[in-house]
Amino acid sequence: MSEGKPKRGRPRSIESHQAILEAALSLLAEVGFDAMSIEAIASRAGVGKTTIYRRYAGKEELVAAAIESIRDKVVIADTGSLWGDLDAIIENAAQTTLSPLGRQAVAMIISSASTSTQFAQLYWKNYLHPRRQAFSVVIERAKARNEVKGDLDSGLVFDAMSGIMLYARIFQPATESWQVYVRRALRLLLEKS
Amino acid sequence: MSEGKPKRGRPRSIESHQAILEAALSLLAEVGFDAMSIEAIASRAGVGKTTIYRRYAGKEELVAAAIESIRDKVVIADTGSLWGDLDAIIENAAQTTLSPLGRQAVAMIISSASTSTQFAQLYWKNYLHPRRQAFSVVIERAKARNEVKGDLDSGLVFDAMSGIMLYARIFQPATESWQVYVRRALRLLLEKS
Amino acid sequence: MSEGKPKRGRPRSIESHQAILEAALSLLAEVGFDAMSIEAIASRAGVGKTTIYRRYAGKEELVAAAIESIRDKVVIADTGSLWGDLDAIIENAAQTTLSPLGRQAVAMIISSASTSTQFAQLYWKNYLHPRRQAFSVVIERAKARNEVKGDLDSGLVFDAMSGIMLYARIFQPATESWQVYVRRALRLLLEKS
Amino acid sequence: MSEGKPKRGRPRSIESHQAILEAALSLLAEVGFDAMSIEAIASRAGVGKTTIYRRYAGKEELVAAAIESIRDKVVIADTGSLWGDLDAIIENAAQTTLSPLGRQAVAMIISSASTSTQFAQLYWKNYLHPRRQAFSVVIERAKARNEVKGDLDSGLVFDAMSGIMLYARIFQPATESWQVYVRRALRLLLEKS
DNA sequence: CGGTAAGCGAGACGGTACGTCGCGTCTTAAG
DNA sequence: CTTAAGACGCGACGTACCGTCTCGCTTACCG
Repeated sequence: MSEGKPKRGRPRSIESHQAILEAALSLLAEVGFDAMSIEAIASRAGVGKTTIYRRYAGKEELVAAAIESIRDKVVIADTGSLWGDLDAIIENAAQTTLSPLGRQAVAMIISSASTSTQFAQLYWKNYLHPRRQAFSVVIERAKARNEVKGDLDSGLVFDAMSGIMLYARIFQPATESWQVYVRRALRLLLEKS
Repeated sequence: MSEGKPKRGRPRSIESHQAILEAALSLLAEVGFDAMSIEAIASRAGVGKTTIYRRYAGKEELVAAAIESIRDKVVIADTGSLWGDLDAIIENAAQTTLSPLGRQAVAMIISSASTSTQFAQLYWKNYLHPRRQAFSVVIERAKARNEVKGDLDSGLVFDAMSGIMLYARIFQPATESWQVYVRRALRLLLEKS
Repeated sequence: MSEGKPKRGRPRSIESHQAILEAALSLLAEVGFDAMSIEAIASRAGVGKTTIYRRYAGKEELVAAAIESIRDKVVIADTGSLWGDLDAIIENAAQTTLSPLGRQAVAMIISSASTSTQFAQLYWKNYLHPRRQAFSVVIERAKARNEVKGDLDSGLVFDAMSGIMLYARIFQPATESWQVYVRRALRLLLEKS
Repeated sequence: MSEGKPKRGRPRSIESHQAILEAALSLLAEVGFDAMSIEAIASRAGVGKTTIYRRYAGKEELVAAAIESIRDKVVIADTGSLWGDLDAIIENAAQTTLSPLGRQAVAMIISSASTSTQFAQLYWKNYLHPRRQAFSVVIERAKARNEVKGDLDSGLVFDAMSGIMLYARIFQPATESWQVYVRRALRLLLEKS
């Protein structure tokens, strides 16, 4: 039924497309979301504002796309033990939020998600939900190994872990490293009765 | 010992001060942080922009002060049982973040805290740390009643609880009510081995 | 010969251009130079402030351009006699400075010229010098008719006449009409020895 | 101990009075009329704005008073010959308008006089009219010496001279010095038929 | 294979808000 | 009862970006 593209006229430039995303990402890392302007992005990308507005409705949408463009796919290691898997997950999360860009991305995600339900759902759908699903595999394996209680709600554990990670990253409540702190909190959650 | 104010010139108007904070809060609740302008605040408060800028360096600072101004003092009920106390805390948190203003305030706090370490520390110091301290009393009472393990780290539990609350408020991961969901996560944390 | 404009981007709007000049002139006539604000001009012209600042660096420059835009071309009548010509010139000058706009324009020209050498030179070049040249023709004709001395310096006469006109307009030293007063002074200058 | 004065309360400070005038004059010379602010004058004079506003209704009035305060009294030399007297007058006028302060003062006088009839009358009454009267003495002496025509209107000559001086100062129409130029114009006026 | 429709960089457009400056008034405490 | 200090409500300043709108060009397809 639907054929989205009659495809007349000049097609949209792929170089422009990428230049825009790259400019957006570099500016995001350099000055942060609030301080970056569409005009600066256009200028850095060597592109007219029109070309950006033709693709994205605003800064939020553009930055969301830019972040999306560098998102790597969900990979969850299978180390053979629950805590091996968890340590890998924690370390991976630490890496993600370490770089300036990562830090800005997290801040921007949290900020926009807490401001707008729409963005929250978008991130939930694209980022958190897939990881939540993948995480359930880790828990199922642990159940099979009898490392955790058999009726453990893996979704709840994932949410709690994510919440703690978020909280620890924002407020840095402890003197120990982020990874160690998160690990300690996780132990509280998973302690086998 | 001596204070640093010789108090020369006309003192700053207390009415203006309060009018500004009230205008800021009402606009925050109505249109949200991003959409509110200093000019609108000044106009609603019946005050010149100068009078605002004399007190605050920018919107963030002003809104932080406005939120600060309505922060109620830490009160943690003593119901006689751990879960009675926890339910009171959860309900209180739910109330706080239920109103439009509360929702905006939380969003704004998270947003600014995740953007700037300085703000994060400010909120930690003024808001979270006092509650964390008060919370430890609840846990100590529970320990005395043998409702939880004797070596439980109350700070860690508070952080985990806060993180989960935050996460649940932003991403609404479950269909059940926020309160029920948070309660379920807390049970996971506090299950006596 | 060729102009230096590759003409990229959207060209500047001619309607805006004229609306700005008209708004500036009407406000100049209504409230005077000091009391008129760029914002009021922009608003009356139905134009953004930017559009004005893109064209002119400030109020002085804008008003100078506005006055320039209504400057009519130099016309000096040939009545057949020296005093016929002079009366025409005097009457013309009287008309020019009679209207509110004319009065404001003269005030503004004198004011800015006396404040800044740059403006003085601009008005000299665009307004006074051409008239000074045209005036020399009148004197030459009078010399041919033997109505004035043959070695009369027409430039000097023009300057003296202009100075007297200026002075008489500002300080209104006599009870008689401006025209009659100026005529009397001119007679002093041109009396044939 | 003696209290001869019925005056109650603190008397107005004479030092403040003078400090204000001096500050006004120095700022007038430095930055010009438009760019000087009451606040800057108050600050430089070490005086509160109130103290200025108690004395003067606005900047114009203050500056008028400041200029007035340094106005020297009318002195017209008697050299024994018409052109000796005139040269003294011309030189004196040149000196007055030579200094930065003098230049600013002239500009400010012309500017305000051409903008407002009220100011024009004030300057006419305080400055020009006395000099016009004094000048008539010079002409009368010249008449007695038969250096000029007996029916010469000294007021008209003074006005013409003043107008030419003004015009020459503003527009600098000639390459020769101001003094020489003015002298040349005067000769035109006074040439004995 | 040539017309034409869409995309392109550039940049002007009407706006909104910014943060600053100066106005002329008002309110303190000090003298 | 004046003074210096300085806050007040106000209005304009000139700047930065917003998102939209022409311009004069490509560019690649479709008839």
